[in-house]
Amino acid sequence: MAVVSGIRDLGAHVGETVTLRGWVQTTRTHGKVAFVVLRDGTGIVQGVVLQKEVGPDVWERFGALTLETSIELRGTVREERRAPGGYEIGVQDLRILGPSHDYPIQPKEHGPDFLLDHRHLWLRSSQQRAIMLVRNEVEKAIVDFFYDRGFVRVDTPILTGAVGEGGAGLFEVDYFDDKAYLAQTGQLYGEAAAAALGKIYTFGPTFRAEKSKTRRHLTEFWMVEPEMAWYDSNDNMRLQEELVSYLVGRALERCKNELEYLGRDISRLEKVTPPFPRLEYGDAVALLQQHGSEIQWGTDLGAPDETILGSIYEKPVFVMNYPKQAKAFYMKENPADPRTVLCDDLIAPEGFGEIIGGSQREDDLDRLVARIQEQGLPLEAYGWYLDLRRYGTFVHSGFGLGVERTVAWITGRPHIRETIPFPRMLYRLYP
RNA sequence: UCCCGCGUAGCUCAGUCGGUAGAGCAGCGGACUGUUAAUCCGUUUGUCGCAGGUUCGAGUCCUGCCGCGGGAGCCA
Repeated sequence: MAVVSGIRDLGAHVGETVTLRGWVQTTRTHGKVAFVVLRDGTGIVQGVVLQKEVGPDVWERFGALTLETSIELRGTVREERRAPGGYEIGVQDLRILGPSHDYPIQPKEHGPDFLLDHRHLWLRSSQQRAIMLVRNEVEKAIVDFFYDRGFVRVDTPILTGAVGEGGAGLFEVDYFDDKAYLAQTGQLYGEAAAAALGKIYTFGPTFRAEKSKTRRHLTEFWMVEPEMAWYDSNDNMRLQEELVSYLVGRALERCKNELEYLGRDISRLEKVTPPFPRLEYGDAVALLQQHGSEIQWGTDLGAPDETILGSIYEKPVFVMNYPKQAKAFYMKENPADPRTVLCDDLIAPEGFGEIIGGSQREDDLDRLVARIQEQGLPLEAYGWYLDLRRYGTFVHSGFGLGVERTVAWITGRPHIRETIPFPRMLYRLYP
């Protein structure tokens, strides 16, 4: 009696006859013995055929298998030290379910342009599969982390009016006879929801129409944005380091095989535990200048500055309380130094750059209005947002964590385009 | 938008001083009873990104355009 089993669970079926369905990853023939490596999404296993043990029809079909043909194999499971994974299938029968001729991606080096044009097929590779499994784990860990701490998930709109962090970088879409924009953050809606539900988070895609061409940018990316009533900036940072440490810990706990397959230095990730180092912006500038940076007080950190900081510390590092003019209008003025605002960026180590931007929000109506006007933003677009300060204003803070940047760091991928199934980038909308 | 680089076979690339194109892999045919991107023998494959210019002659030099990559800015 044949048992249909996933490759991952084959160890429990040694000695039994099983039927497996999947795709041909590689084939090797060797005279009167032939091998096929089968992938079914749960793992890979080697099937072996001996010419003398099967009929000539099975032998002929097996020998003619091509890359990515979908097949059904029937055979017995046995332990085999020489086989990848430790088990193999002694094949008795083979059915071809879907032929595959001239599969474009070969088991060899390819360039990024070719691979991205074939992203729909590239995803089948072991390496890309490992990255997707880590992404899956990180996304599940995000949801678990917040659920376990009493946060309510709030889904904020993707189609929005002009409300956002500023005018630049918005994708415009027709909205009947009006214009709408794809959301570049859910934060302002998150603030409204925090007044209703206390601690909330949003988790979804976000869109930036920036003509960025770097390894750290996508035009569509996933962001998790918690917003907490009664949290000040320090509470905010404590939550951030807990979250990031939890995500890394979950990846280490449940995706160790994938991380090892990707060649990740596990020992670097094992050091990611709270607390993370904290640097006041002014101290960061001084430190960067010592390390050769041209940065001057008043400007945001550049990408090279983030790389320098990421190489000094083994853990992610907070840079806190930036000058007002470098940051968004909604950040709260720092009582200890009114030139600055209560905010933080979290810089990942090993050159992976900023993975979190967060702040305490300005809860004073008059100061908030003044900041909107200072930055030349249209006050009328923020009417409902200002209501949050008119009706029971409250101390609150929040942040945004970029999922792709986090996964790139955890998996050690140099470019975030490999951490999302179908990356949307400048000039790249297909597949 | 700006700066830098690349564009030659299905893929990855070489091509010298300007003299009309080559390798490996893949594919195809064959050999092989334990392979791990097997190995070995044989073999097919070209709008040299596009357009123009210089030249007796351009893959090679010049100009423009297109595509892609990397970086800057913006940020997650």
